Parts: sequence; C-alpha cells; structure tokens
Amino acid sequence: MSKVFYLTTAIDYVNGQPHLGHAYEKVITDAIARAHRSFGGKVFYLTGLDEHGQKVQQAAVAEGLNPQAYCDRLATDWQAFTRKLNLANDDFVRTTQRRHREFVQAILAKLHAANEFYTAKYKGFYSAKEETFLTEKDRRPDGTFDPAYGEVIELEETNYWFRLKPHQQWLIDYIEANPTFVQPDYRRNEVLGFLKNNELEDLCISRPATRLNWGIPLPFDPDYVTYVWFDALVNYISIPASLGDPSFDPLRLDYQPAENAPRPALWPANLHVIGKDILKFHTVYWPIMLKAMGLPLPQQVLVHGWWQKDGEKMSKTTGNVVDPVAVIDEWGVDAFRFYVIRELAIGPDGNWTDAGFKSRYHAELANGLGNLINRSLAMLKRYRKSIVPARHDELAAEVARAGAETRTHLERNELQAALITIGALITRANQYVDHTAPFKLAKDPAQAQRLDEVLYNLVEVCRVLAVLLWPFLPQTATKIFAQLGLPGEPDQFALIAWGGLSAGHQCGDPVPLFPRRDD
RNA sequence: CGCGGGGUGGAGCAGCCCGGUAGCUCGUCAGGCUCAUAACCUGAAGGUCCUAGGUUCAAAUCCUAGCCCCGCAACCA
Repeated sequence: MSKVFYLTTAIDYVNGQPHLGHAYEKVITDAIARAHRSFGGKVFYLTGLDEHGQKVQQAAVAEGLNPQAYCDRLATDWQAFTRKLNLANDDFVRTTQRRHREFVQAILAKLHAANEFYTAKYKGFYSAKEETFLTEKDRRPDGTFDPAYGEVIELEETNYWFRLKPHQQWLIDYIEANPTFVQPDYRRNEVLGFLKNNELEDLCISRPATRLNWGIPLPFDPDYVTYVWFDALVNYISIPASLGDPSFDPLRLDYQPAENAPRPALWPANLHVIGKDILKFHTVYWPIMLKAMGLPLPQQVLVHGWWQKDGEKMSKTTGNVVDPVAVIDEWGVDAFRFYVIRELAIGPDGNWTDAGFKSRYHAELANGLGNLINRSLAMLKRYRKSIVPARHDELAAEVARAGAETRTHLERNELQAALITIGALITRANQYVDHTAPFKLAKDPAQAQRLDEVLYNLVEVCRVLAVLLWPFLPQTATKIFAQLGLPGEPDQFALIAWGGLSAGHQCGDPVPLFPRRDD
C-alpha cells in the first residue's frame, strides 16, 4: 500500500475548554491536510486529547467525578469543537482509549526489555497540597516557600528514567543533516543551540501510583504509572499501530491491531504541527524515543507561534481571551479560518484584534471575493440568463500561473502566501471587470460577442477560485460551486484546469457569500 | 553574559536567508465606473527602513556595538 500523507496536531491537555490557540493549530493543519487531499494523495489527519495526569485527576475530584467520567464529558466538547472548525480529521485519539493504552504498554515493555530504562532516586522538596516537587526557583527571597504550597516536606522518591544523553550527538548530527526536519529555521537553530550548549538530562518517565494513579501503569512495575512522555507523544504512533500500519511489524510488539484493520502505511508521519512551547519535546525527546524504539523519525516538525490579543498575552485572569466558538457563531467558520491563516505566516506570533478581523472580513471576503462572485454571476444572469457562453481563454494563462503558484506555496506549507496569491487573482479579476466593462458592452448589441467572452472568463475564474480556496474555506468553496450550478465539492486541485465550464451550462443565482456587517 | 522574537510612511505587516527602483492591507485625499454586498477600478500625499560604526561600486538586506519592546525558561524530574 502506498504511503499515506500523515499529519498530526499536538494533542490537547483536557484541562479546560478549547481556546484560540487550539483552534489555530487545528485549522492550519486542516488546511494542509485538505491541500494534500486536493492534490490527489491519500491523507490521514490525526488530532485528539491528552487525558492523563495529575491536573485531570484533581479537576475530576473537584467536580466529584471519577477521572474517566470527567474526561468523557470534556471529550464530547472537544470533538464538537473539531466539527465547529469544520476539520476533516480522520481520527480523534484519546489517550485513555484502550488502543492507545495497550500500545503504550507494549512499547514500554519492549524498551524495558532492551534495558533502555533504569531506576534512580530523586530527592527534593515536595508540596503535598500542590502534589508537586518544588525547586529552588520556587523559594521566596527569604528562602521559605510560599504558604500557597502548604506544608513542604523533603521527600525521596525512586523513579524510572530513560537515557537521553547517549543520543545527543546523534541528534545534533541528524538535525544538521536534515535542515527541513524542524521548521521554521529559527526554531531549528533554537534546538541546535540548546543541544550544543547543554548536556541532556535523562528523562523521568514514571510516577509512583501512590502519588498519581491517573495514568497508564508500567507493564513491568504496577507500582508506577508512566509520565507524560511515553503517554502523550506516543499517540502519534499508537493510532497508526492500532490501524495495523505495517511499519510496526518489525518491532514484534506484544500488541495486536483489530482483525479487520485497514493497515494503512502511515508512519513515519510527514508532519507534526505544534506550538513553540513544546518544541523541545518534539525535537529532542520524541526523536530519541523513536530511535530507541527503532522507528524512523517524522519528516518534519512545523512550529507555529502564539496568539496575542491587542498586543498582550491572553489570559483568563485579565479576561482578554478570544473565544473561537463565539467568533464562528457570529461570523461563520470560514471567516474565522480565513483570518487566522491569512493574518500571519506559520511561525511568528500573531496578534488578534477585533478591528483587524472585521477589516479583513470586509475588505477581502465581502468586498473582494464575495463581491467578485456576486457581480460575475449577477451579470451572467442579467445578460445571458445565467447560461455560460462559449469558452474563451483571455485569463487562462494568468489563472494557470496563479494556480501553480498556489500549489507551490501549499506544498511548502506556506498557507498565508497561498492566500495572498489567491487574493491577487481576485484583484486581477475585479480589474478585468473594470477594464472590459461588460455592463457597457451589454448596452451595445454589436458587442454581444465580446460580452460573451468577458462573461466566460469571469465565471470561469470564479470556478477556479472555488477550487483554489477549498483547503482554506471548504464551506465557501462548495457554496461557490453550488451557485455556479456545479455538483459536488471543488476538492480536487486538478479542477483548476481552464475550461471546466462548458457552453450552455446553466449557472445559479448569486447569493452574497459574506454579507457586509456595517454596525 | 539564559534562550528566542521584534523595532520599516497614521495603524498593522511583508521584504532581510540569495545585497542593486522600499511592497502590501487598512486609513486619508482626488478622480473614474455603476454589473455588484454604498461594493469595484485608477491616481496622489505620506517613510531618517531603532541608533552608531564597518564591509561594498551599492545595505532595510551582510558584519560589529548599543538602545528599546515582547515572549519563554531559569537544573519544575
């Protein structure tokens, strides 16, 4: 079976409601996934939830629920969220699922047998109230700990550790030899700088069950559960494995996918999309874990920035948060998707402003795209009863160029640049209306032929725009197709080929796609 | 001496890697058009590209030093 283009988001910690940052990561990943699907390849897009850990356990207890019930409830919200964003994800992983837990245990058992783990004691100051170890930085200037930590006791604890240090030089060499492994480049440099200037500490991979029992038990020591690394990160391979991905056959794990598993060729992932906060986990810990397992590394880790609101960090305490669901309810999912993709390239931090959102909505979606479709179809209806005239290729070359450029950008995950290219085509089409003035041609019967030509070029550009926009604005793209009287979805990039509309085809009536909201 | 990002016309940004007319969106002003969601098109005004040095025939773009904003982290296993 041919390799599937496999891409993931980070899985979100189920410790509250989804916010703008979550929405952003899922939307850009979705656009990339849809783009590759549009190119005709097989795609598998995975997102999901990280449900284990102390905070979940605590939150559940606080609400009088057992942790699983608590997770189940929140998982419903998060899955509704993926639909709200109109994601075309192929699966939704929850780390409490059996398919994931069993795979994690199989991996742990194998690595333990291979002597990759060791036990060691750790001694430190422990806050029972916060259930966490404190460090020197938690001390106040006078050397005491904040009363918020409650009673602080010195505690000694034995745990399992995973060796990182022996792999440090290998990882440096790998990242240097594979410049696209971590993108953008400045993130790659950041990781390399970290690796070259620090000696890696081994990774503590366990927690005593007495202290934390909401986790996956170590298969070789029931007194412990595994800590986040060998739980959350492993989701990227546990789900492929559960589907029977043959990549895992050579590992001879004690793990059986379902009898009728589809066995898609997913691993290695083509792309992990993550936020800059978890760069180290995905470009240091994860590659070393995979190497220890004997698995190939993902092709690329793409690191996006964070959103600010009005130039300031979003925080619940100041209340300056952007609720993506509220925005979508008010403006529509495509307006939301458009803004977050168009506003910034993948990498730098973004700044959400309500004024900026409205401005882009009106300038680019309502006045630009929406109005172009509307005026084109309105003229076709008024002058030619919505019937497509004979083919004419005046704009064909320019459209082909814009299409090729869009494709190149999409292949490089340059989503913003792709939208800018598409925007330029929209502007070009609006200029074309101005220059050719079909509304004047219509007044002169002798110009009927020329009017036919212009109208054909216009509606054909509208059709191509639908195809180009589909990865970003699937709902809108489909609406454009519907208004053009075309069946199905514009979900195949090949449809950008000029001449898709044939003479005599009956188009529909124009309906504004993005109504202006001047309030 | 922690790490990283940034300082470009009124606002928000791109360009910087691969030096060579400083570009885009919004806003302002003027004109055109009237098919269209009072939308569209054209033109204009407006910039010491943080500062100071350096390299170069030529620097927003490369090098050095400094100033100022902003994030992250600070042996939290």
